[in-house]
Amino acid sequence: MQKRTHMAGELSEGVVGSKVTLAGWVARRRDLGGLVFIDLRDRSGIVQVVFNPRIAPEAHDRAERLGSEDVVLVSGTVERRPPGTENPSIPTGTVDVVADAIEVLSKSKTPPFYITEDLDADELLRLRYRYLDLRRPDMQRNLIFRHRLTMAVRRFLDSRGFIEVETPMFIKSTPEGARDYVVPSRLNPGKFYALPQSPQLFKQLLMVAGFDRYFQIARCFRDEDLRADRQPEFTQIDIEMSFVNRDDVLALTEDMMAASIEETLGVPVATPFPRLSYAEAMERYGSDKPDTRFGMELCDIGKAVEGSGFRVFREAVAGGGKVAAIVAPGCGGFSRREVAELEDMAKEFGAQGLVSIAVSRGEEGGLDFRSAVRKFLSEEELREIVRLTGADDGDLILISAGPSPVVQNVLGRLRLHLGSRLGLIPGNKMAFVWVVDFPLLEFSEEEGRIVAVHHPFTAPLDEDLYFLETNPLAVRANMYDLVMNGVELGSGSIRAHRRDVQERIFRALGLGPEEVQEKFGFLLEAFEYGAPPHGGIALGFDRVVMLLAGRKTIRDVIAFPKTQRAICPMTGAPGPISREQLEELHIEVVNGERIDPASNARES
RNA sequence: GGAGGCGUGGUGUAGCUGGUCUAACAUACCUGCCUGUCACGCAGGAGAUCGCGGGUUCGAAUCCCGUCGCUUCCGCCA
Repeated sequence: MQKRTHMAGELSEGVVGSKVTLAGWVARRRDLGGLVFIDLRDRSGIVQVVFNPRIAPEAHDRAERLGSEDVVLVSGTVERRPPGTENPSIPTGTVDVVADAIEVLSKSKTPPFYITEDLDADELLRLRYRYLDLRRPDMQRNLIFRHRLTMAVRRFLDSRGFIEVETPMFIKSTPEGARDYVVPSRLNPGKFYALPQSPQLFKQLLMVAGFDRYFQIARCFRDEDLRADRQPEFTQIDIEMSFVNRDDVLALTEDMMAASIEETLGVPVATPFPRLSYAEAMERYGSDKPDTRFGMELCDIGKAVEGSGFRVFREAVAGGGKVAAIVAPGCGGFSRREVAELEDMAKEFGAQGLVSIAVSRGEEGGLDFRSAVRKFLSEEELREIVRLTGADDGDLILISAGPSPVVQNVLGRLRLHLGSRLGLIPGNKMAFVWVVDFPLLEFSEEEGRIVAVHHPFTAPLDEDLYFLETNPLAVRANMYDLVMNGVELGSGSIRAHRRDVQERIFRALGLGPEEVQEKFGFLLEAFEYGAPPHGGIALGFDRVVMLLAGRKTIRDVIAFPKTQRAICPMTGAPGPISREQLEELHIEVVNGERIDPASNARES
């Protein structure tokens, strides 16, 4: 067998006259009876091969019997195409390879879907035959781009003195955070490892160990429900640094993003990134991961309606809640049904209702208002609302009233919905923003207690330390999220490395000394042996790649992802294991049935 | 756990206010013809009991109920 000499996509007029040998897949065959053309595809691209019975009868004869996706080795001469037969739509369109020999290395069955750029096949089918899906040029581009970005990040961090260290995959389960994936221990009956949700504690220990600057392209696991941007296993760029403050971490991250994007996409990225406080993000965008590519910001109109005749508004303000609005530009003509859809959406997000006011300008420039609650609102109020929101002729004002978090959430989501529906979001823009000063603690309704917003090792802001004992929910954390285009790319914090501060946080969380010792004893012990001040960040690498590659789901930038039910249609994972395996692992499966805690009886 | 969308030859869709639907179109596939095509073209052919189960009806791809799968979102994701 001859050896490959060139890649298909590399051929150009520069090598006209050369003898070449190519290897690849038959992307397409065009049999004109006499002449046979095939488009030969390899990783680099496509080139047309011509089989002429007068030049190479045997090769032509074989070419007539080729099928889609057969793997072939072709030898021939690169020739300039006859004038008028060039194909400007492919990069190699000015040349042909005139074949003198072809060898079929491997036949292919007819593939279940087309191996083409713009495939619109069922995702289940794509995953079932992922190796064919990944043969498609756009998927190859995605994974190659991911590789380039990985390399750029590694190069950058290396140049800044970071050391890549691998941390264990089999770790101890801690009750905080997401649900753990769990691995049974054969050598320790009844005990389980957990797969890491992130290398958090280990990277902090590496700081104690004196590595100073650590990073890892780390696989992480979380057993939670899936989304377009969430897979059960995913990859983080995990970073930790010693002797730094918040600004150091933010600047490093900005430099890393800018350098790797400039290197891979050739697009300049302006730094520093804008910063918003958590409070401001919620006020202006109704989200802690604001999409800052477009306006339509929330507007507090509490002042305008605190004395309103409309009870819902008046009571919201009086009750310490909020009345706020967004303006949907040009939507004043929305039908009753369209408005009702927005109301339904608002209710889905927790609102009691949604007030809409259509604004129009009369002949003499006077403003007219159309609203279901028109009669409850005074002319003065309406004018003030218009003044505050900046609404004008043809606009639709949407108002939500109630507890602040609900109002912000509802309007924030409506903003996103309308922004996308009205085409207000520029698709080619990269809008980075830092969200900082998150609350350190929050009250969990579900658990009925105070929990850490980020994790229990996040340092409070120095100026808020005092509140830990007096008003713990008011304490702001020295923490930061990086957001791009409304997607949370990552978050991090400066850690609490001082034992006394750490103990005060645990107290605020309601954790007793024994519990702390049991859960995090090893870390606290480490901190007693000279822990440097440190902090870091972790970026969701799949999401970064997704956004930069312009895809809508991280599945498109992961070689072998899972479906929404967390299964792999290609391999069939997860699957059952044998009786023997189970016994070795000291595990009993109860028919896949849930054990009813109310009774000792088991389904047989 | 909840809400929405989708499920029809290999693939992508149409049909879905019940009755020439004996299921249509495109493409892929098979056969034949064709020496400059490039989504090659032309002619012919094979291929689907309409995700599955039940119900309503004289009659169901079409209506109803259930169920399964994919997907988007809510909850969840320190």
